[in-house]
Amino acid sequence: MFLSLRTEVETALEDALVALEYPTDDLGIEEPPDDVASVLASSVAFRLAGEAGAAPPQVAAQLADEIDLDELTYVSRVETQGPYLNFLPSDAYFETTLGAATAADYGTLEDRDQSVVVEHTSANPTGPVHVGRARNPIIGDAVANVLDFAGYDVSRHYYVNDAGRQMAVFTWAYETFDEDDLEDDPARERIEYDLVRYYRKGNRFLENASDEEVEAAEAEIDAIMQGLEAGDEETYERVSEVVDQVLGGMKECLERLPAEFDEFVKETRFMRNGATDDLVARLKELDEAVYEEDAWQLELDDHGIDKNLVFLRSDDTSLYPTRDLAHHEWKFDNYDRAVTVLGEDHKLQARQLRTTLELLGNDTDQLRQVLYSYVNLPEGKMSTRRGTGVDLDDLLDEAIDRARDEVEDRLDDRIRDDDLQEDDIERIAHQVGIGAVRYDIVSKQPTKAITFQWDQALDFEAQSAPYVQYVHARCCGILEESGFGVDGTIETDVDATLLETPAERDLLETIARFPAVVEEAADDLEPHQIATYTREFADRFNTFYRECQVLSDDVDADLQEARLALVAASRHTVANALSILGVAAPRSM
RNA sequence: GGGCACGUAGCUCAGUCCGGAUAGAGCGUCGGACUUCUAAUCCGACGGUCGUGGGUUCGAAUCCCAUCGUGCCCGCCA
Repeated sequence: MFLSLRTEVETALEDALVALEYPTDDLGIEEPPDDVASVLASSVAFRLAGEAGAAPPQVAAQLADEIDLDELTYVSRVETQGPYLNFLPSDAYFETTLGAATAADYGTLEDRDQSVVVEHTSANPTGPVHVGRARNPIIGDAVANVLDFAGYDVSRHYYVNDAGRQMAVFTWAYETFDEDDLEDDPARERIEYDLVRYYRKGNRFLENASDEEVEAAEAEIDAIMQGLEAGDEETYERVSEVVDQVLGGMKECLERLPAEFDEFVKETRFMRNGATDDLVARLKELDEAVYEEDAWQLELDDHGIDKNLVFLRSDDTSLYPTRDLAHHEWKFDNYDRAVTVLGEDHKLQARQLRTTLELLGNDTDQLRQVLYSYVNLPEGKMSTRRGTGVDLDDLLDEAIDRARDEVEDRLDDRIRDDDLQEDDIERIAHQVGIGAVRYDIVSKQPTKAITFQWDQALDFEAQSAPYVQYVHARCCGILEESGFGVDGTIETDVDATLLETPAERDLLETIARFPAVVEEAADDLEPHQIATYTREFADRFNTFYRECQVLSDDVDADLQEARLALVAASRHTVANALSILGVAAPRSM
């Protein structure tokens, strides 16, 4: 397939260059434009022209002559087009691709025997998940999925900030106020919507109450933080009561995406097991450590970071970054690689963390940080504390509602009479609605800023999830109709050379590239590359669908069999690509 | 003020890391295709100083410098 072909082309070209005594440092291999028949090309002749004392097209011709086609399996011909060398695929290339893609797990790469922990979301357990953070679970889950496909042994972690001042404020507010003190009813029947009201009430109190009242409250909050720092079991229980309830609700919300986790790692764990204390001791020993204004800090100027990192407060309590250092050393001890998905507002902390881990003697090459920019409202930032923002639950509900309307509208002017039942409609509404939200977010580069707008977030038009999902449904429709069934086994020894129209060839070539796309997306930690691929794939499939009948009586049996294999291969490709993106693949729509 | 990111068609985005063939999609607008394996589809037209100005190169949306605009960050919060 593509990866094998690329290796073959690289080797052949390198050999040719060596034989002609040209340098081999840059092979100039690239993917040609769509209207060129080759699958790979090289522009190396441009660079060699000066040295060869000949024009690029002549150099290209010389190279093409030098390549021995008999030694190549997946390349049938090398053609020149001006200065470009074009490598055309052989029958074996199509044959092998079709065979490989007949497997349901097509696109999964060989096991790498490497573990990687993907930490994402990690939103503070203070209240409902809002849309400002929704990019994190969606990108994070897709990053984890693509690594999984690429052969890594993936663990998904949610790091729970249960030790900070926020949680101390929340715990105090929860214990201090009663239902009667709260002005509003919960926005939704779920625990985090109920409890967040105490958090907001507490914060308002601290802003508005008299100095004495605030002082008394601060004393209690302080006691909670000191208790946690000292590893006091009773304090931990009190805080946990709030954390676990709120987190439980947030977990339910995230499961709707669905984003699920292998482990919820609490930061108090690294206080209670002494790791944070040990770490503080080691930090104090560093050359960069200074004791200024009663607090222990790290001066990182020499490492290109102007801002000091305070790691121990004047009251001897640790800070979030201190515990996170211990957390990361724990990850390094237990996994080969660590990936963290976090908002761009944490960028500076991310650099401080990385630099400090390095100073502590860790190999930070094993840590990769994926940054995304926040989703803001037209009127500004979303905040749990202030209660500004759109809840993710509301976005998902609205998406499902709009999708349901869409399904019902389309039901009326459907030509095919395939009686969708009530539960089919509901299933499609969920798959399409949630799929559209995820796809919209995962298909863009995470660094681009997004301003949330309902109509934009819920646009079901082409280049969105339903477009790709529809291709999957079409594949399933054909397979169902054929009698083989959607998951049925299609003959694997079909003759791929029968697939000779441009539409069939283009589709197979696109299928062939899928594993290479998975590899690249995993290497770059960029799941949006998969999304871009699904669009190209859907275009190609739809052309094939228009041009090539599969089940018609006019199609002879051998060709029909080959086309059915192509449809099965297409289905595996699109289903797996969608599953990486975390978007459902409907069997009917 | 300093650091980082982003700027591509009226709108939403690919392409930028790793420079190469006439800069690609979708939405919107206009026109066309359902007795056919699902029309959430397809075909055609219109639409671009790739923010701007320099530089490097045979070749720049892509690399370098400058500049403008937008976003994020610069707490003993997380």
